Amino acid sequence: MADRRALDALDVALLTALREHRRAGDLELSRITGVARATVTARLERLEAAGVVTGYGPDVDVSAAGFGVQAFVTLEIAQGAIDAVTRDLEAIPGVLEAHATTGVGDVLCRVAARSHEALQQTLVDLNRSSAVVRSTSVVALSEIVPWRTLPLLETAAAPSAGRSAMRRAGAPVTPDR
Amino acid sequence: MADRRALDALDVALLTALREHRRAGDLELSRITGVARATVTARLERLEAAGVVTGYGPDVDVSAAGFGVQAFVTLEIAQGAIDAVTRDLEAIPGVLEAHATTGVGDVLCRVAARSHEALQQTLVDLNRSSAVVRSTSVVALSEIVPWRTLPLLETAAAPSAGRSAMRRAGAPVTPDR
DNA sequence: CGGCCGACTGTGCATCCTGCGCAGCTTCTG
DNA sequence: CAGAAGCTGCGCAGGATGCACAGTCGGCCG
Repeated sequence: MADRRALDALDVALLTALREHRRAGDLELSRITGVARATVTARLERLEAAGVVTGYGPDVDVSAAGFGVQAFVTLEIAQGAIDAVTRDLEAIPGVLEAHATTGVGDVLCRVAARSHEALQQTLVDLNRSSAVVRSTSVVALSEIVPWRTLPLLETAAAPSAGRSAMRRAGAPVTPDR
Repeated sequence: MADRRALDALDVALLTALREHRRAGDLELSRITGVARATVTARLERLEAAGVVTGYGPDVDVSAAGFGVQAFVTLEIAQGAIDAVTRDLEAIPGVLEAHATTGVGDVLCRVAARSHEALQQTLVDLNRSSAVVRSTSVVALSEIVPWRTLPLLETAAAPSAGRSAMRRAGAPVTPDR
């Protein structure tokens, strides 16, 4: 549920501005994007309601936090044991995320650990799950392309959904009060 | 650089509180965690300076934004062509992230697309890179364990690094002002 | 074609937070 | 033992937030 129409240019502009000026408030955003403060508030609320914006996390760099080793593990699991595996994975703190994928009931998960030894231990924990038949893992050496979503969203941005929004994008706007 | 000592309980508490009360300010956080406002400010600044906190979202659900198809692609690339591949990958909006991994000069990347057809197209774009020798991909069916980092950080949280921090965690604290 | 409705704009306020500085303690370190 | 570092409490001024509302503009529908 919730994926309706694509975002428009204003939405993406807001998202971008929000990403750059980390702690910008509505007023600040309205200045940056050149729309009224109330509009900013409304758009953000809509984005959150639509589930597009799921939070404002702090983004944590696990590597900087002392967990410099990351690996991607492919699990081959027993038929219909997804639920069991899910539970087991959730119980292991080292598992950062996991996805069910196409293939022979495969699961791809990402784990982090403090060191190679700790990683080894985590992998052992993974295999302890009775539903896991086999596992193969590759260690991440470096981050080639850091996580990003804006480039993709930009490709989907309709010129301007709102009727008058951003019409005079370049013109000096007299903001609120 | 930057990965020094592990976080302490207060740091994790702050991170957790920030994650839940999305738009909480310093004052709000100080109430939640029971420390002085100035302390909250200082800790967060330190976390950012240490590179542990790299930003404050917004966290975008690409699926909700209309890109419901995600896949993990393993690329086998030509010797020493990492740089070239990096550039090519960055140029493709559909690439959400990419890591160099152990193996025969492999790269694991994650791509998102609006539909299976669009994904196909993105994969074609990937293979267009002259440095890519071969690629295999698995489609993500569902998110078993959604992205998380706090469970891991909690395992590393020293009881309380700051000398007096959180000493009377339960006691009613008279906050700022 | 005219009217309705949703989206955006500008204001106006009262309230509350933020950013900054500072003095006083307490604990850890050299 | 002295200095450094980390927290606590406070105060203040500028400024943001939350909320409300009237007025427009452009699109959709009968």
